[in-house]
Amino acid sequence: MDKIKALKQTVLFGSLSDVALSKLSEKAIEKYFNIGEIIFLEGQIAQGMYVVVNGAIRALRTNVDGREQVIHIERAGATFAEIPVFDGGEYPSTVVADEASQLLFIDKQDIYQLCLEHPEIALAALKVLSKRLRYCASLIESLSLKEVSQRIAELLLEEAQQNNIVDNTAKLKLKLTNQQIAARVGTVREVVSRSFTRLQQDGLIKLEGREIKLLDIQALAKYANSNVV
Amino acid sequence: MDKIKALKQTVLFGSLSDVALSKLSEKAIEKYFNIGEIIFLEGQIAQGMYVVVNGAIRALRTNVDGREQVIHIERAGATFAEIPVFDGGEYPSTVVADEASQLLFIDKQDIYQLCLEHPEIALAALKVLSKRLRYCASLIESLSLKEVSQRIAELLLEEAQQNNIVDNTAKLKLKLTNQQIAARVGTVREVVSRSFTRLQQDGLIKLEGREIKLLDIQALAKYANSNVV
DNA sequence: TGGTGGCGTTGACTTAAGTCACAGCTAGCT
DNA sequence: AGCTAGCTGTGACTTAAGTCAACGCCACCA
Repeated sequence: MDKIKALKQTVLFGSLSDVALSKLSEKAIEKYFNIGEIIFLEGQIAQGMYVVVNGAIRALRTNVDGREQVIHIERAGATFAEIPVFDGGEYPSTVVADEASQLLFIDKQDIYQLCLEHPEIALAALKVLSKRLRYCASLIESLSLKEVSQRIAELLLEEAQQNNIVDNTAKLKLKLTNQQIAARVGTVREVVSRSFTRLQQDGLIKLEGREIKLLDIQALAKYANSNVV
Repeated sequence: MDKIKALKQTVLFGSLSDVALSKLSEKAIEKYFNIGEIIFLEGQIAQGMYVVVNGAIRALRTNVDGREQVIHIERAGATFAEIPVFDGGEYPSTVVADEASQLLFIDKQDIYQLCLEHPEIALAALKVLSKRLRYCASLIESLSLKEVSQRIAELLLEEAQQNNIVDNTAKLKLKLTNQQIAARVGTVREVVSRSFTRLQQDGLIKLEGREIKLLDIQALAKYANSNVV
């Protein structure tokens, strides 16, 4: 693993000089997790933060009967568990490897020190947390004010942005199971399945197994934001 | 208004020297809002951030039929609208005066500059955003995984912490209307009313108009976290 | 004094969401 | 080939949440 390269690709450390990067990389510990492995649990004492070198993780909360709500997902080039670095508290959410993942672990003392020496790191961290707060605020809005099929419409539009949108239309291959979608939009498997067929009945999408065509992106976006009758 | 004193009481600027504080206070613009007045709207171009000198504000999202979800509330000594300062984007939520309020407005350039000159400001900002993220993550969990009466139990426990808890029991006078509670826990007026009577039936609280006795804090906390039958 | 608006509560009803059970499909493995 | 595990989809049902309407209460004020 090329630690320096991995660190350089993050928003958090991208601005560091090569010297500072190689110093930091010596303090970064490589860790490997298989899919589904728990990286840490909500409420555990936090030693430091992580960089996703490869793969993906999801931060989540669960209730007593095991239902899960995903808070955010991070992929290669992202960081997570920054919060305890800055407020000294425990890990705020449980984090699980969403795919087999290579991570770097960095002690919180080292990061804090780095922020003092390089103020631009602190500013980059503020940017990262700001983005995450925007995402969380939108999630709150969706959970509270929108129906499940609207939230699924939002998710489809998000997925489509990463793929290619052609002429108000998109075709995407879902890598997510209905279970995973449910955990992200705050519902259960069966309701996801029914929401898909409903979106199809409304002429907004076309289902072909796990291939989904978004027939009218404009209309889908409107549907996601208006009050459903 | 004593601007310097107001700035000194915030987490964000509390660590600044008197000299730096007085310099900053000259750049801070006093603003006054009546209860219910809109301070800014979600999506507006952001010029800067605010300090709550007096009163209280609420940040919220609304849907098309006017239903409202409160994201966070800030009182005297707190700051809001920090996000656009650090990521350069628009205001993430609409903010309304929850009471008649005195605010200080500070241009985002000035804050950014200050962060470069005084790294401890950036670290304080990271602390503030971290706390808000923890709060938002909990709100997401509650909205997705808990029932309304559980969320109301949580709110009562929050309120009680600020007041006095005596011997596993607390007595509090609600300043919030059911409408306001609904906007915070993600439901509507009527459901709040019914949830209260349900909590009373379950022997967890005692209603006396707007005075509420929490009869068994332990049990109430357990109720808020377990799966309701 | 009478009117008005905001608030809380409650009943009757609708509906979105969730639960439970089952069947069919596919991929992977022995 | 046959088995299993995990996935999707769907019918039948329950229930939490939301909607609509009505009523009583209170504070405020003209």
